[in-house]
Amino acid sequence: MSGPVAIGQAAKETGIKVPTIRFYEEIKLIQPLVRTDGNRRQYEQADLRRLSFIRHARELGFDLDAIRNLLTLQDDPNQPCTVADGIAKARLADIERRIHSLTALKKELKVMIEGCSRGSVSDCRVIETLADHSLCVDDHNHGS
Amino acid sequence: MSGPVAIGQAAKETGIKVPTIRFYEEIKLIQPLVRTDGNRRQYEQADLRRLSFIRHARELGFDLDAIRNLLTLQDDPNQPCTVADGIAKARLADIERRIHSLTALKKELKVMIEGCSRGSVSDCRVIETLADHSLCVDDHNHGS
DNA sequence: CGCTCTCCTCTAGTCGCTAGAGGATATGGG
DNA sequence: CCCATATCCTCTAGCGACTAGAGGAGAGCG
Repeated sequence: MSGPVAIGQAAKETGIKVPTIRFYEEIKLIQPLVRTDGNRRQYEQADLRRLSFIRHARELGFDLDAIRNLLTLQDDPNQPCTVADGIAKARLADIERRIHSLTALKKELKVMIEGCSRGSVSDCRVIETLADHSLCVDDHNHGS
Repeated sequence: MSGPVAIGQAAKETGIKVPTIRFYEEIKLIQPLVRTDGNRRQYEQADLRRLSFIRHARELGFDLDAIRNLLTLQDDPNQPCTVADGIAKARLADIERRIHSLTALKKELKVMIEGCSRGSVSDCRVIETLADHSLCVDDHNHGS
């Protein structure tokens, strides 16, 4: 029932910061919108939904280009779903790659930290491991 | 035994790209170094080791600031190791947080993709899920 | 000598914002 | 009705960690 809201309220409702909303407008993720007499932006419910969509997609790690694609799809709901599906799948693959890589890093860091003698830097395993790649537990670069 | 090398060779040996090496010099991660008569940079073995250290630390996800700290420690090996240890531990915690978060994202994306009807966008679960946060499998934001 | 390759410096662009200056408008109380 | 404060406006510049490209100088080889 609530009518159009100002940018501050929109920020509150969507969890996107005010300057970020303006930035999204600037790069045309959201349409140039209606202003009040005093030149203030007004956000309708549909705009708020669009912003929430963007926020949620960002939280899932989609980049703005992917989001732009998804929004275009959403604007034209008779298009086939396969494009959205593809974007999401690419994202999933990327996330899986990253989890894999981070897990390897975690292992290496743990070994480093556990080997730390807490003496002086001269026999610190952390520094030493970083300095000499050949000490790595396993080489996460040959794995990708 | 090999003497000083040019930047291209240094790039090859350390796996850091030529412009990146120059960038590291600009931001003073590596010292202003000796040049040849023809104004070309020359890298000694010690420089190459420093660059490898940086690369390895970057691969482990340390930011340049953290690396700067670690390098300072390395330059002065009588300092206690606890600082390096702390930096590494903070990094580990960060990685664990990220793995956790990415795992939640992965779950959500999977549900989205599996629910995709492959029909038109109008009944695409991917779009729908993004549009309505309340459809999330679990809310990874309240978990942090 | 000419050819090519590598090197040099410099500027500008990437992504996704964030911060701040400097000014206009809106709202509520006295 | 006036003033204080809050919110808004536009604009420019900055962040991190590079990357790309222009335009020119030097190095090495046949």
